Amino acid sequence: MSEIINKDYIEALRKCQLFNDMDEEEFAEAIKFLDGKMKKFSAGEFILHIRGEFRNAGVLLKGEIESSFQNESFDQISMHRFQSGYLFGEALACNNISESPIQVTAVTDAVVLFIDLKRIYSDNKNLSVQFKLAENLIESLSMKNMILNQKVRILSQKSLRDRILIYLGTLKKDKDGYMIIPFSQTALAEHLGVNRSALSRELGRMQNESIIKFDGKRVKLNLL
Amino acid sequence: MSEIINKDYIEALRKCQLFNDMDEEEFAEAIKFLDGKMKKFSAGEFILHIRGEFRNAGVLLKGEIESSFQNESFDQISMHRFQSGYLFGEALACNNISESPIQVTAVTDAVVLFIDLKRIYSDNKNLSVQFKLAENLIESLSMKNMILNQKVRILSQKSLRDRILIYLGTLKKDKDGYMIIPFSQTALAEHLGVNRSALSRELGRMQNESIIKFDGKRVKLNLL
DNA sequence: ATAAATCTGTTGCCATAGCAACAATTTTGT
DNA sequence: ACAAAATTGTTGCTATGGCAACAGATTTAT
Repeated sequence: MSEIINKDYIEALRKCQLFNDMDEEEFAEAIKFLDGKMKKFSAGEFILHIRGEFRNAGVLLKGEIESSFQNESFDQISMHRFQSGYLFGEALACNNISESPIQVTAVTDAVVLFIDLKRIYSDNKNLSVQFKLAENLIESLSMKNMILNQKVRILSQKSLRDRILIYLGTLKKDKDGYMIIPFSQTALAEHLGVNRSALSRELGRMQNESIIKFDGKRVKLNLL
Repeated sequence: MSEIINKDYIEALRKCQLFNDMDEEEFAEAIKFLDGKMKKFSAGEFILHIRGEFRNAGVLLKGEIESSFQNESFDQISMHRFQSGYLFGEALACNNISESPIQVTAVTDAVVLFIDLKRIYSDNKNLSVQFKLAENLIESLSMKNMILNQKVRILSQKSLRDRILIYLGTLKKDKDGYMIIPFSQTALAEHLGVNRSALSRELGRMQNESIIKFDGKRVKLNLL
């Protein structure tokens, strides 16, 4: 990985959760230990094909990439966009999935560092670094787990109103009981898995019934 | 953990993914290393309150338990039932979540072994065992991640038919192209997050349109 | 400052799927 | 083998929410 000369790449790596809580020295050692392979992709290129093999996780060093679900015979494509520093494919890589159910494409020109996470626990060249990496990997997986759980919980609701209520229930309230929705309404609709205009309509209704109250960008829940 | 005298408990632990791929000796050492605390619960009792603290993951040794989402002001309760050997709460425990968003209750009388997973990477008494445990924990988290992803993908579909199609797309086909649905229709409906009778109706329609074909318990997808 | 792009509110239409209720069938326990 | 329990098929009714289309409003870029 001595190939990484670009400062921006180092910075992107620094942001990656896998290297959390490491001082400069540990960070350098972790990078050396993992010994990833850098690869460049042009905008539009596939980083991972559906049903393709996937042995290594990736950290995005530059550009923007997008993951999406299989779109061969079905239309819907739920997806996610990642910025630099994002670790992706860990679950796939750690779980010996031979055929990926998702695809990843480069939105812009992108640079990815592929790393073999299995080395973390199948090697023993630098135990203290390996433990730190294992801890971070476990935390990263756990966090994604929690986020997915949250999403499943929302998507399991049959009524739009319940989806909104549960979503609001996860936000932090300020001292006045107000919350800030960190999304545009359009993005919120996508996050809740509902139609944008239906969301707008329902939010209006809930305001009429004074279940919620808007104050500029802030919302308040009036529980009965 | 010398308290574990019961053979059934040992057997349950053996089934737990955390101890995968260990020989008898490693297993015994892992058990000793983790030094969990056993706790008994009566049917109906809370194992974990919503918003309760949760530092340790648990392995179910006996009985049946059920996890469910918050049900304070909302009605829906998506949930999951676990059998003995199941590891639960790892994501919560590994992610320093102070207030649990889910609750866990004992369905029958149950025995749970609480273990502090953080020891796996913050201790160094038995490195080879710790590595093995870390590997298994990572695999367990990864697997749950994949399952959750799959679920999100299904629940993101707006039409019942698409949910069915995507679900079928994940099943393995035998040589004749037939698949076996490992659920009762009732359970499948719950898994897809749809109404049971609506599922029955839609399956009927799809058969009429010869999109799918049933042969006893087997189904075949007739892609166009 | 102006144009372009994005986001939001609103409304009508209507298909989908939830719900309830019941019958028929299958599975399970004893 | 029988009863009880669970699962499935069916159907009518109806609310919900998806979709499309458009108008304002707001944000971003140049």
